[in-house]
Amino acid sequence: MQRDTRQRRAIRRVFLDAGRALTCDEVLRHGQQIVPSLGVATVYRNVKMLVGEGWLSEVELPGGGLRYELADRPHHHHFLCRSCDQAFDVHQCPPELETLAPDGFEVDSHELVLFGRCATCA
Amino acid sequence: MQRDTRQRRAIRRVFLDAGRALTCDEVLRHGQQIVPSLGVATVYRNVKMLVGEGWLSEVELPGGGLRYELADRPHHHHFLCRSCDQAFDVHQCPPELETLAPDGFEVDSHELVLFGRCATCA
DNA sequence: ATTATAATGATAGTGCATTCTCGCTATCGC
DNA sequence: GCGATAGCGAGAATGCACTATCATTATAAT
Repeated sequence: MQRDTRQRRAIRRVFLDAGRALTCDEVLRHGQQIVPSLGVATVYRNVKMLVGEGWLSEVELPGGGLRYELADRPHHHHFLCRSCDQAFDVHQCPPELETLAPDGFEVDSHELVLFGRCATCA
Repeated sequence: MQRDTRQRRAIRRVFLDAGRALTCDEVLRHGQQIVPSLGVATVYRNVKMLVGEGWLSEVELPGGGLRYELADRPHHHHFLCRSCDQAFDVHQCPPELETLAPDGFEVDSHELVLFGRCATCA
């Protein structure tokens, strides 16, 4: 059966505290503040497992590298800071985006990404 | 000085005919219809050169892999087909997107991507 | 046509994110 | 506490997009 390890608790804690989408590398660095010995393999293994359980969901933003966020958050978009490369949530969503597609195209979802400098970097 | 080779002409032709953003791999496959011996290295070399000249511009969409498109096109967004993985242009753009960012965040550009099935795949 | 050389393309190499291996460790049911 | 084993983590291995190498070929100035 599944065990409740220190490293798995640390990884969950990192997501709960961050409140934004994280790369595996960010999870690793933040997780090592809690469990210093935490290794990459463990992060990848657990993140994948948490996605499988539906606790996390994958986010693909431009710029390569998957990010992960808590799956229970309501629909939102992202702001990507060009300076620190962190992703932040944007809670509004422009209406009627589906109508922008050309005729005959079926839209099933969308992703809006704002680029710029976050409050800390600006 | 720069020479006007068959392969460079073919690559330019591919972009002019496609009318949408292309990956290097798509450029390779379409270019080989014109110059069968065309190789990967030549595609990457020339695409990079055309970006440098300002004839092409880079587009980063979710899903990894840079795409390239003619640089002289007016502001637009993209539709990414989940079935054939091709990118198509979307010419409208929702207004006032900058105002969606949290306070203190400076937005300098944005990218909107619609996902679904294109007219051919639907 | 000759010639200097820019460009090509097959292939080897690089860089990087992610995954696998496997001996060791920590968790938990008993 | 004990024992079975899920899980860990260092490092090797993989996959893939992209780049460098270099002998050969094509272009264009003369």
